[in-house]
Amino acid sequence: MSGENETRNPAGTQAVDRAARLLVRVVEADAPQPFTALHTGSGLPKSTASRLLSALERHGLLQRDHEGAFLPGPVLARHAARSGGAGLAATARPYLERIGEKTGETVNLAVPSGGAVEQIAQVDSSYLLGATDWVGLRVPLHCSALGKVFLAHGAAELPRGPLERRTPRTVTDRGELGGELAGIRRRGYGAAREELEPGLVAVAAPVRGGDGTVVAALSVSGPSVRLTPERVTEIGELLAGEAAALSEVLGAPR
Amino acid sequence: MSGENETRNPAGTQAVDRAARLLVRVVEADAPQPFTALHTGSGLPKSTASRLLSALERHGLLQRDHEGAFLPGPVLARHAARSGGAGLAATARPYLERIGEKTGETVNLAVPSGGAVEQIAQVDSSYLLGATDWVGLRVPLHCSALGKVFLAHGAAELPRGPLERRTPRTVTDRGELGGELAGIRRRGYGAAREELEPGLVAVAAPVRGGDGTVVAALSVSGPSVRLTPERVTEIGELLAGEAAALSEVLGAPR
DNA sequence: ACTGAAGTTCCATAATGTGGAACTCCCCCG
DNA sequence: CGGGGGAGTTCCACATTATGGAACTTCAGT
Repeated sequence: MSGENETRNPAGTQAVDRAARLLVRVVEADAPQPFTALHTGSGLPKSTASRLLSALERHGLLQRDHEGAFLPGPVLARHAARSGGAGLAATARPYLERIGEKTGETVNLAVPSGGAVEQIAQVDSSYLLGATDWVGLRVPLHCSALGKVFLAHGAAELPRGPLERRTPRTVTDRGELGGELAGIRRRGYGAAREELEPGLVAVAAPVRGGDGTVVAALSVSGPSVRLTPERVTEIGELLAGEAAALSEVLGAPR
Repeated sequence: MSGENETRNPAGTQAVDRAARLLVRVVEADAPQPFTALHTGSGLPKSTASRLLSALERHGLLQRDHEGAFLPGPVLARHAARSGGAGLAATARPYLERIGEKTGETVNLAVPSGGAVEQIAQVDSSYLLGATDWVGLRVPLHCSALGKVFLAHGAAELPRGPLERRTPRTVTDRGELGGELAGIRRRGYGAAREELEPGLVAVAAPVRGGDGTVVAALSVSGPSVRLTPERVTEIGELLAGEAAALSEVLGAPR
């Protein structure tokens, strides 16, 4: 018992406690931590620290930079990207702006979050009538274009319980919804026509990350008088293309 | 040896390997994971899984929701907030724009990063004379308003070694700086007058996250001919109020 | 009220994790 | 240019821990 401040922990967790403290030390550090800093800072013998750090590295929780210093690993980087969305929004900004120029409609970027859709970036419509500011807004999965895209590609799962009927057109039957999701996978984009709010139409397409999974989605939305079925098809194909280009930038496999 | 896919790992890391796998399983899950899902999914006996999960929880790597299901803990949430600042930037955008309208000056959002200040969002000044584009720019902690706010609230620590004198007015004495930080905590905002660059004045206020810690800061900056001491006080109080409002949105305790 | 499942705690015992020593590698100084 | 010293890795005898089945508590559902 020679590590940092090792008062008695519950039985049978000394090794995990030590590894956890090393991990926290790296995650909370402002800069990559060399091995020496970690074993001296933790008070652990070099061989113990080395063994524990290698185990954390093996699971993707830590990684080493070119100088051998430890920093948070890919598992935590992906978690940060998903829950933070920051770099993603910055990277996506030019795509949102280009889609906005081409369509004139409101463009949003969203991520799946806790059984719902969370909007993380927006470019406003050039019309007087269009979406209000949705950044930070969370909407249900089943009755939004973005949400349907996440469901279709396994990036989110429907919560238990009955599906909320937001408008007379909201699909609340899980089987019927499931059928729609198959079409979304086939076309590469999804739509919701007056299911979230009367008069509101939206189209969305999936954005993939480096591991090929769907990490976000782009959407275009506007009033039904402008977003006719023909226009939805047009915009859907444009969105699918832009989302694919953004995916490549994020390192998604072709 | 009964856990998931346990081929031979390097000697002496079985417990850490098991705990790491549980942690990764939770971090990569789309929803909080109940205990049953984790022990069955991992193949570990209930008592083993329970002991390991409790250890991870104890170190802040995992936490339990009100139903007892596991999700990433505060350590990882803070890491995500810090490294994935874009969701934050998106959420903060309306605040930056309002402050910009009220003051006419450049408004920035920044996070502490690696012993410095990193600008992650900006609203430009309405004057012809104002800050250039600082997004992505890193500045030292000791001679910027943003940096002083981070130091005052424990969100960053000064690097070792002498403090760089950027202008004749830069405070490089650690004791003198420490005295200023106490005042910043008291007033709720900090300032830097011609310490980073001649003619440049800035005011900053802390933004808190869900756990009450300072995760970012808002600043207003401009030339000293406009940002007189009286004006700095005015803007400081405005900033403190807007930053507090943003903190509430981010879930900071009152 | 009862049953069964989720989750927690105990503790005898088997198996692992430890940490000092020895080692490699490489940078820096004289 | 050579040697010293520090960073980091690997080995393995042995002391100590981690294991997991059993027993338990709690609570939701019938």
